[in-house]
Amino acid sequence: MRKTNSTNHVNEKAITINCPITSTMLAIGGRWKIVILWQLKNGSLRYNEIRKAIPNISEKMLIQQLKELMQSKWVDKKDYNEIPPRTEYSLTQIGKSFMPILENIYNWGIANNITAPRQEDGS
Amino acid sequence: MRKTNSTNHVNEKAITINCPITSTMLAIGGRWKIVILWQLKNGSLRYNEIRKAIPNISEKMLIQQLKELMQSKWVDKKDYNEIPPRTEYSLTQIGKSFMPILENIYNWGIANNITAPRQEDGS
DNA sequence: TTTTATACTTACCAAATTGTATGTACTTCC
DNA sequence: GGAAGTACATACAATTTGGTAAGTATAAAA
Repeated sequence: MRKTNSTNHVNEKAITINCPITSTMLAIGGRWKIVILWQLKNGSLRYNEIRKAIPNISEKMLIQQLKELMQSKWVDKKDYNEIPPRTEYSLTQIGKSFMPILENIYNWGIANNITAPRQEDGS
Repeated sequence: MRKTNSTNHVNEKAITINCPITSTMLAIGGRWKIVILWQLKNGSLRYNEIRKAIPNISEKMLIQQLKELMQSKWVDKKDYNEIPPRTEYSLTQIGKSFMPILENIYNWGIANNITAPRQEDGS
C-alpha cells in the first residue's frame, strides 16, 4: 500500500490531477500491463492462458496487474464458479477503445526504430 | 545503476526486446518525462525555465530525466558556454514526431474521463 | 568580499515496485 | 489416500525509483 503523505505520492497526484496523459500512463504503467492488454486484444482468455502466453510473469505479478487493470476498468473478469476454477478475462469498452492508440504507438515505434534505453551496470 | 543480472532487469529486457510499445513506454516512463516533453512541445526552454514550469520537480530529478531523454534521443541540448551558464533544451525530430500520439492520448483521456487509479493507505 | 546568477553533482535515505517461495481450496481421477 | 488441475493468497526479500540536503564552478555586480 502507498503512503498518502509521501512526497512521492503527493507528486504523483499533482502530476495526474489535471492531466489525462499522465493519468492514463499511470493506469497502464506497471511492468506487465501493456503485455496483458495486448494479449487480450483478440478476445477473452482464461487465467492460465494469459500466464502461458507471458512466459516470464509470476503468478503474483499476473493477478496483481490484472487486479489493477480491473480497478481502473480496463479489464473485466467473468468467474464461472466451477471446480476446478474457471475465470475469463477480457477488455472492457475502455480497454478496447484504447487499442487503436496502442497500435499507433506500435507503428510509430517501428517507423522510428525505437529501442529501449538501458543504463547498465556490470555487476 | 541497474544490475544486469537481476530478474527484474532480465524481464524488462525480455518485454521490450521485440515490442516497440513497451520500448516506447520505457523511454517515456519516468515520473517526470512526459511532463517535460509536454513543456518542450512549443519550443526550446532553458534549464531554469523548465524547472519553474514544473513546480514540484527537484533539480536532481530534472537533470536525471533530461539526461535519460537525451540518451534515448527524444531531447537535445544546446550549451552556450557562457558564464553564468546558459543551456537550452528542445525536442528532437523523434520527440516532435511523438507529439501527435501524446495529443491522441490527451483527447482519449478526456473523452473517456480517465482518472488515475489510486490504492491509498491511511498512514 | 560577500552575494547573485545559472546549471549542474553527489551522498545518502525513504518509498515503491518486482520477484521468490510456499500455501490454500475444492473436486475428480487413479 | 495421494496426485492433478485451476485460480488464486501471503510472507518475505531484492531491486529500483524517487526525494532531501548539501556542495561545485565561474564571473560579474553590490
